[in-house]
Amino acid sequence: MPPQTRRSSFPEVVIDRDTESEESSSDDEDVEDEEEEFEADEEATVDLPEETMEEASESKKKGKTPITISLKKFCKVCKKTGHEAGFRGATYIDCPMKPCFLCKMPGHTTMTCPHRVATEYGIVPAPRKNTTNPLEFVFQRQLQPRVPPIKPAHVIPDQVHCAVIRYHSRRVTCLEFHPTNNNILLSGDKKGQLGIWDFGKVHEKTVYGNIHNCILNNMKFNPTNDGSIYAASSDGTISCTDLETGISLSVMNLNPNGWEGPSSWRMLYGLDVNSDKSVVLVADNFGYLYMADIRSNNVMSKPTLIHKKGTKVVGLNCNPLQPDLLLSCGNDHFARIWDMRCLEAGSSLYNLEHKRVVSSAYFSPLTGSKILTTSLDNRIRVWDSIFGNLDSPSREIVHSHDFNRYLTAFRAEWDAKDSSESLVVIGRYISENYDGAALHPIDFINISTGQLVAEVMDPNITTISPVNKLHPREDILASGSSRSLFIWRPKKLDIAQPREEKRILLCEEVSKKRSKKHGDNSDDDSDNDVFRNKDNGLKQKKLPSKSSSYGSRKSRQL
DNA sequence: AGTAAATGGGGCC
DNA sequence: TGGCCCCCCTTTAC
Repeated sequence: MPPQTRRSSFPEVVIDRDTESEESSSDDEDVEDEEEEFEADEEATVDLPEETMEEASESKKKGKTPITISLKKFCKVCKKTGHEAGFRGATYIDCPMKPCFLCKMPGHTTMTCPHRVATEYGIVPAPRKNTTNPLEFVFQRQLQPRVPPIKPAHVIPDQVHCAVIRYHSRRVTCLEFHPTNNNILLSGDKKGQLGIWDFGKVHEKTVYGNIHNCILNNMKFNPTNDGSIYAASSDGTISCTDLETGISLSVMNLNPNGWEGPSSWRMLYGLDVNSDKSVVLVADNFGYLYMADIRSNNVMSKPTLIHKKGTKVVGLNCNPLQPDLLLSCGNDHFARIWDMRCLEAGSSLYNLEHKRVVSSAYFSPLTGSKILTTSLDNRIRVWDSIFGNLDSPSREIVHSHDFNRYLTAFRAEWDAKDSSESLVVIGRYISENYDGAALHPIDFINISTGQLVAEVMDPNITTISPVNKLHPREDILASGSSRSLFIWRPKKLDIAQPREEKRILLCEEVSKKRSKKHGDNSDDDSDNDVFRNKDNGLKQKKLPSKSSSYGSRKSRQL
């Protein structure tokens, strides 16, 4: 089964040409000699077997000195022959020449990576490095495991309850549940649009398209008025939008003079609201923090450099219990803890070092005493106590979320309903073969042990789900995958479903396209596109978009 | 169905 | 520091 077995089947090709020195233009020295002949020009004469004929058909003319090459297939990753990386069916075969794609260590591939078999592999379950007190040691070691968790077991929302397919016109970038209305989900996208979806009445959805004109990076409800929401965008503005009217107030604009080139265009990424201090905090792509007063919506003070100058600050988070504590993270590979009473460049209380970009950093939602970060080095890190030793994380959990491009960054998020502050949700980048389909699950991880508690997926969702949010009060997961939104609920609870045909909505644009294609003139036949759900689980019926992406993935295999 | 493009981070000079 | 090139499991439109 290893790729090497394919070696024998590579077609042999003979190419004629006058001299080899003439155009072997020195650039690729690491390429093996055989592959170089791929560049064979029209001078060459070739004897080709079967399927490679077209490549050389035009070159069968002038008789020149024949050289023999083999048109070996080569690995698209390392460009060497003898193996091939890529999908084989629904399973991805790694390039053996590279370090493990998952844990980044050399010597094995993702397929045999111990972290793939068990997420808790190599995780220290109860680090003792923070204390030298023997009493505490005894407590932690012997008594604490016997203290029953207040919440008996994690309830996992593992079944798609309803969805809006292709709701946004660009990929979803952030999600937020309404603080008081349990059925309202807000979503932001790459175009800057703000979606408001009442998933209780599935079909009730709105998209406000004129608030921002590029990527909506983060949003947070106004603590003094849950009918309005603050959002930070790469257009350099913070908006405060009334959800009823869609009327938006621009609280801050960092590019008042418009576009003056990329070196001056400021983009806003991290955003949080500190209700105790009544401020909205935002951070930009040059390392600066800004604040605005919620009551007056006026910009306060001057910006503070909180990360390496010129680097993006992608996340801000206020401590839920200690209003003076602020956590930031960004592209300078650090998460930093700040005291808001003395905010100035270089005055951070702690700097939590990472190997790569830190996509998110959050205080635990109830006690605020733990910190959870997601970094592009494929590790989730946990600091068990902000009052303890912050020199190194308590645990590093290997998890696949280092993405190439074109996706919203993955962020591990807490379950605010879990009183033990140990359950976390995060989407997975690499796929797993589930019944012959390559699916990207959403992982629930116990960060106390590193254990994978659950991986949820649906055969209809073939795209990656980087954006996930757990409901603050109910056992509901909202996920954003590409342009679509999904609401997940626990299978066991057997909650009354919305009317079947209303469960999965398809956006107009797509249903129109389909009607045209099928020569269908009825406009509101979107029920035809609804995934029918008999008994449990969605059926395998696929949307055109889905099946095409699925097909293209398949076609990529060799 | 096959392909190009969008576009972010990292490393190197 | 800035420009350039590379890059491993994408998604979408044409």
